[in-house]
Amino acid sequence: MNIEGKIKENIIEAFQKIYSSEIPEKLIQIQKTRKEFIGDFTVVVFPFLRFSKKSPELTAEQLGVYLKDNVSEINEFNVIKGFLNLKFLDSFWIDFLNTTLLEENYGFKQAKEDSEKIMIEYSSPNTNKPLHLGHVRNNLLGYSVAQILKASGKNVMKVNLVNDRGIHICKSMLAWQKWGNGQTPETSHLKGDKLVGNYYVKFDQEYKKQVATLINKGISADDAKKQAPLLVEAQKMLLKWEMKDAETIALWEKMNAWVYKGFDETYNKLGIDFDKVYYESETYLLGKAIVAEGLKNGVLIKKEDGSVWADLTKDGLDEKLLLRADGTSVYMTQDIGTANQRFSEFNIDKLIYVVGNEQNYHFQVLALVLKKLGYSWADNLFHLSYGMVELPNGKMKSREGTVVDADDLLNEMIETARETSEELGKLDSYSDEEVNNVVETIALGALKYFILKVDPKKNMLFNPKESIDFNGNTGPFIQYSYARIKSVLNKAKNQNIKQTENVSNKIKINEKEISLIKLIFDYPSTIIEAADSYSPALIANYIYDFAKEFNQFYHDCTILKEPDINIRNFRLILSDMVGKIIKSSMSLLGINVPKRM
RNA sequence: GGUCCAAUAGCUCAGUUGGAUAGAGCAACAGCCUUCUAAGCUGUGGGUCGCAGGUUCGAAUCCUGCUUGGAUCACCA
Repeated sequence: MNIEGKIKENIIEAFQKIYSSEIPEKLIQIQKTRKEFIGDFTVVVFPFLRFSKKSPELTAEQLGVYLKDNVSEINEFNVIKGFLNLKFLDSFWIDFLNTTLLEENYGFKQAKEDSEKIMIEYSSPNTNKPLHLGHVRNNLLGYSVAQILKASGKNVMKVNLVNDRGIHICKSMLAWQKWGNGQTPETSHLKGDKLVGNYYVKFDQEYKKQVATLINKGISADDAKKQAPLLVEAQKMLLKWEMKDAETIALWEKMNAWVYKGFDETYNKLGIDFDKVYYESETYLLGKAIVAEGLKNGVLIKKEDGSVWADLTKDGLDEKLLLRADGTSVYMTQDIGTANQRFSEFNIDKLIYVVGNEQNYHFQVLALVLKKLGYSWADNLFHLSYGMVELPNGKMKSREGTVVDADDLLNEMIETARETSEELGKLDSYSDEEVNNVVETIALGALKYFILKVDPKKNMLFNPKESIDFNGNTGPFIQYSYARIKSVLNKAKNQNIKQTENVSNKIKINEKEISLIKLIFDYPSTIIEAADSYSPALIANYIYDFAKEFNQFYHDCTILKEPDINIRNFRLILSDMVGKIIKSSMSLLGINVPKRM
C-alpha cells in the first residue's frame, strides 16, 4: 500500500480508538507540507472536529501521538492551528529513492492491449497558407498531450486532417494561373507553402480592387462582393474540381504537393508527427448518409427549399444547417461522418480535437447533434479548446501582415541561441555541426516551453520585440540544469568514482536532498494529473520547480568532493535520477535536452 | 441581444477535489565565480486576487449580480 493510504487507514483507526467514532475516508485530506513548516505530509483536521468534539489543536495533537506510535515511518510531528504536520524518517525517503532506481521508466505506465484507446486530432492546416504561431501552439499542444496520454498508459493515435479542398484553395490556384508565370518553389527559391500563400494574398488584393471598382459604379457593397469576376471564377473552378476536371485536378495536385513539402519541413523542425493523415478531399462527402437517416427518423428537419437542419433551439442553441438546398454538405456534416468513421474503424474509446476556442460553438453543436442522432459515443468526444496567441496590439491578422510566421520565428530563435552561446563561450570546442545541433535544441526548447507552460485554455501573449527569454522560468534553464548534471556525472566517470547500485539508508540527508526526493515522489501523480486535465502546463510547472530545486542543491552541496563516500554516492545517484526525470518529463513536452550547453 | 471564456505584483504567468502569512520569472536595486558549467545561486522592494454580496470554522478557488476584455451565434471553415 502507498504511504498516503497507510496514513488514512491509521487516521480512521485512531478515531475509532480515541473518539469511538467512524470518519468517512473522503474527509481525510493529506497534502504536502508547505515549505515554511517542518514536515513532509500535512493532515488537515478541521473536517474531523465534529467527530472528535475537541479543539483543532487538541484533536491534531492526539491524532499526531497515535500516528507516530502506529506508523513506523513517522519520525516526528508538530501541530500548528488545525494542521498536523508529519515528518518522516530519512530512511523512508532513501528507501523510496532506491525503489525508483529499479524502475525502467519511472513515472510512465505501459499501455496494454485493452487500455483505453484515444485518437487525438491536431494541426489540421489549410493548404492555402503557411503555418503561423497559432498553428505552432496547436501542434505543440497536440503532440505534447499525446505524449502525456501515452505516458499515463493509454493507447494513442495521432491524426491530422488536412483541409486540402474548397474555395480558398481555388483562390490560390486561380491567382497562380493568372499571375504566376509558371513560378515553382525551385524557380522562386521559396518554400512551397510560402509560394502558394503568396498567391492567396495576391488573390485577395486583386479581388478587393475589383470590389472597389464595382462599388464606384454604384453597386452595393454586398452585391459587389458577390459579383466580383475573380470570385465568380474561383467558384467556377471549385465546381470544375468537384466534377473532377482533369486540368483542375492536376493543378490542385501540383500546388498541394508544394505545400505538403513545405509543411513537412516545418513539422520536422518542430519534431511533430502523426500516425495517420486524413485529407478533406477524401472525407468531405462523409456524413450525408447519416443526415439522410436522421431525416427519416425525424431527428432532423427539411425546409421548403430542401435544406436540412438540426433544431437545437430547445437546448438553448440555434438551428444548424447540415445540408444546403442544393444537397451539398457543410463542415458540420463532414465532422459527423468522420467521427462515426473513426469510432467504427478503429474502435476508439475517445476522440480528442485540438482546435482553438473560436470553434467552441461548433463542437458543442457537433456533440449535441451526434447525441440526438443516437450515437452512444457522442459523450466521448472532447474538444481540447485552447486560447488564442495574441500580439501586443491584439490578434494576428494575415491581411494586416501581423502574422508571426512559424519558420521565421524558429530561425530567429536559433540565431538568438547561437549569439548567446557564442557570448558565453560555452561551445567553443564544438564542431560547427555540434554547435548547430545544440543551438537548435536550445531554441526549440525555449519556444516550446514558452508556449506549453501556459494553461492551454487561456489566451497567451507573444511579444515579437522581446525575444523569448533564456533565463529564469524557461526551457533553456531546465536544459542547463540537465547539462550540469551530465557534466558532473561525466567528471565522476573520468575520476573513476563509481556509483553503487543503491543508497545506504543509514546516512543523514539534508533538507535540499529530501526536497528533491519528494519531487521525484510527485512525478507519477503529476503525469496522471496532466493526462486527466490534458494540460502540458502542469508538466512544465513541475519540471521548473524540480530544476530550480536541483540548482539550489547543486549550489549548496558539493558532490564529487564530498568526503563521506556514502553521501557522495547518494548525491551522485540522486543527481543521476534528477537528470533522468528532467529528460523524460521534457520529452513529454516534445523538448530535447543537450549534454552540454 | 443569446451562449461561452477570461480578469491575480509594472509586465508574463503559477496557484486543480475550498485550508496555514497568495507564489515564480522578467524588469529595478544589492551581493556571490582560485572550488562539480554564473544560461546559475542569495537578498530587497512590489498585491483592494476586477467590483459587490452570499455559502463556510476557513474563499483567489464555490454561488448570485455587476464591470471590463475576448470568442461565437453564416447555405464560411
